[in-house]
Amino acid sequence: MGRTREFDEEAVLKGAMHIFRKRGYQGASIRDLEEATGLKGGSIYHAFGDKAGLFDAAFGHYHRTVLEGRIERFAPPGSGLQGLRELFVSLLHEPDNGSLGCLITNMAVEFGGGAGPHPRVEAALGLLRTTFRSRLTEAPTFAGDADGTKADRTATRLLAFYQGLLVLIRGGDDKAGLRQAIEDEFNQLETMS
Amino acid sequence: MGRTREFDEEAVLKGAMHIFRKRGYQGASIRDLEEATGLKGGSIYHAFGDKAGLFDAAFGHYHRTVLEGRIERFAPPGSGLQGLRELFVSLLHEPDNGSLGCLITNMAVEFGGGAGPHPRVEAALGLLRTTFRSRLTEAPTFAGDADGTKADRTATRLLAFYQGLLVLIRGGDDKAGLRQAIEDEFNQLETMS
DNA sequence: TTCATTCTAGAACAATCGATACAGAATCGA
DNA sequence: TCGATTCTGTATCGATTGTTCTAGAATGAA
Repeated sequence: MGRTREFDEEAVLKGAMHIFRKRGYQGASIRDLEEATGLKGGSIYHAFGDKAGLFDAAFGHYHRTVLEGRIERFAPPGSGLQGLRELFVSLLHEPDNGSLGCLITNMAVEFGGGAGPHPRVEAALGLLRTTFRSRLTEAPTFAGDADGTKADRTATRLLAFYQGLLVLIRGGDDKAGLRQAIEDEFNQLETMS
Repeated sequence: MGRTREFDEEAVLKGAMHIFRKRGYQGASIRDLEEATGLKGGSIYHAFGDKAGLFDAAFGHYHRTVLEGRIERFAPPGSGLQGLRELFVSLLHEPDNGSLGCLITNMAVEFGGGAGPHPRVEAALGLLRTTFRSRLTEAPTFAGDADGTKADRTATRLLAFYQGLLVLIRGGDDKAGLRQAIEDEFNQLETMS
């Protein structure tokens, strides 16, 4: 029943994600998205409804692929503070010198002017916060933190640090200095009372 | 010689700044800017050249008024760590629940996809970094830091934290949690070895 | 009062925006 | 082989974009 899809959805979402990261939601035109995905406008609207629908799918792809992939690779369960440290450092190794920003950071800023918080941004920030909290509780430093209050607070502090790093990377800041900042933060986190 | 300006430049720049903060550079149309400034398109182009020119002037206004004003008010020379702490906390008291974001943060992200770093963004980040560094050296914690290396590194770490806070505020994060994160950061900064 | 100059307002510009309509190609069940 | 359905590409839509043009209003110097 019906013609078969010719495009590879993964590849299309990857291309769309790429340009949304680079130019933002408003800055990425349908024509840009045509070029980036290989699809023609008609197919895009048929498959995803509208621009917002394609963005939503691309953001989902980012969440699944880039975000969860990065967490799994650098800070899997059990990796503790060292995993988090490597997760942070990995932000500096992004290709294109940060011209592809973090979609979460970029969209938190771009959609922040609207009415309520963007649900997908909230979900992504939530995943990061939860991951930070979990790895923190694995550290001996947080052994006496039975109810996890301290881990919660530190997770929020780290989340802000994380987002700020991405802002500075995208702003063209010196990577060596940022790496030093990360090392300082985690060295101090390991020797905390 | 020639007709006198009828508009108040300060008020015009304030209105333009307001909407650039809220909707971003791309998201603010000339018609939006007409409404926000009270000027008609013709006058805008006569006075500022083009949209980028108006933005540049508005960013300058932000730098002079909001940024330098906030520093002077909360973290003037001599105010040390306590000044910085109040500077950070003041970010939480922004009106409109952060729907007017920090122009520096927003533009670092929005223009970050382009070729080089935006010079005005760089200058604003530089002012923040320098301010952090100066106040840090006033703290007894940094007494033994003769060459200022430690202050430099901490300033970068604080700058990332600062930008991250603004991302989370704009993302709709809970302010009480962010306040706690700020207090934690500075409490620990005060008791550092 | 001229006159050159500067500012304002409004209409209009080409270009681009997101989105839609439509025709043909491809598929599977009947 | 039909026919209902789904996908693709092209052409095009009205709306909006940033910008320019132009006519007129206001100024100070001559």
